[in-house]
Amino acid sequence: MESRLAEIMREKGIRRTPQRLAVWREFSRRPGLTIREAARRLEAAGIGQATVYRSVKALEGAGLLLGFPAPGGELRYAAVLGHAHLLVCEKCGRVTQFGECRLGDYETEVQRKTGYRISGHTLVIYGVCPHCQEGGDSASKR
Amino acid sequence: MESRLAEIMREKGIRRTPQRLAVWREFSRRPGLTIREAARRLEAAGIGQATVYRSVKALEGAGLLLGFPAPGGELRYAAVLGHAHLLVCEKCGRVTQFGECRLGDYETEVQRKTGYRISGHTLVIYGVCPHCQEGGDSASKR
DNA sequence: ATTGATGCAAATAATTTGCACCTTT
DNA sequence: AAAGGTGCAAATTATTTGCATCAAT
Repeated sequence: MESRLAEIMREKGIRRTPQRLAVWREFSRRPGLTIREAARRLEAAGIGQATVYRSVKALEGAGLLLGFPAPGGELRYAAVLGHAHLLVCEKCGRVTQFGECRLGDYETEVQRKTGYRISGHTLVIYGVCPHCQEGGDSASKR
Repeated sequence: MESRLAEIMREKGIRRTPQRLAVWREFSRRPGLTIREAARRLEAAGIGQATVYRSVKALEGAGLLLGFPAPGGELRYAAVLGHAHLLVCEKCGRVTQFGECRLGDYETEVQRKTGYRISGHTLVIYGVCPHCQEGGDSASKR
């Protein structure tokens, strides 16, 4: 899995530095962080915030990080290793990803109808996770 | 169409001020602006930037504005009047929306499989518009 | 070796806030 | 009237940049 990460970085021609790996892992362990939240955490590991900002752009460009508008209105990110759809809980912010994508036909249709050369899509599903449905909003905000 | 806007604002219980209407219209006329870009434009109309920021939150909460991560990495918005999917050109930034949504079944399935109570989704399709495919990238950035 | 990445601190830019004063409902 | 908005300017936060140094290819 980490090997796949290395592989993608090589393919995309972006350098595989320990800082970038750390940034990716942070968003992998805690999907749904904002850049600054991640930066604050990684500071403890001696990684400068400028590096975090630059790393996020590089990783996003390589398709290794996926940004999505969170319910609060901020842009949050999740680490991915290829195309993925996200499921985010509106109560606790938990982010789950699932790989299966049934949008191929739809994309083709849109391409045909609009004349656009489609390159990809982002699908984010919002809802309330099982945990937050029960005891109220126990697992409150991040 | 503007009547539907008024209707939704009433339903959601948010006040229908001229500033909010102006903000919505700005994002309607120029879908794909960032908040600050819209704020700069609306300043000319005598609307304070704080108001623009606050209006965007209110309108987004009411489902009248849809945020999406633009290719550059910033959060951009488009005015909507209900559920919609967006098609955005990676070259010129043009944003088109289409209403038809075939994701109902998929949502149901996700709900069944994951136990989440699904409330909605955001689908953004990225590609290159017909215009930008031709002459290169004539209609460059915004 | 070369080219690209990092850290730091400073510079910019974006976003939020407090508050007095208006508007919607 | 009451409850919410608005504008302004100030305060706060976030993001970017320049540059010397270091690391990956």
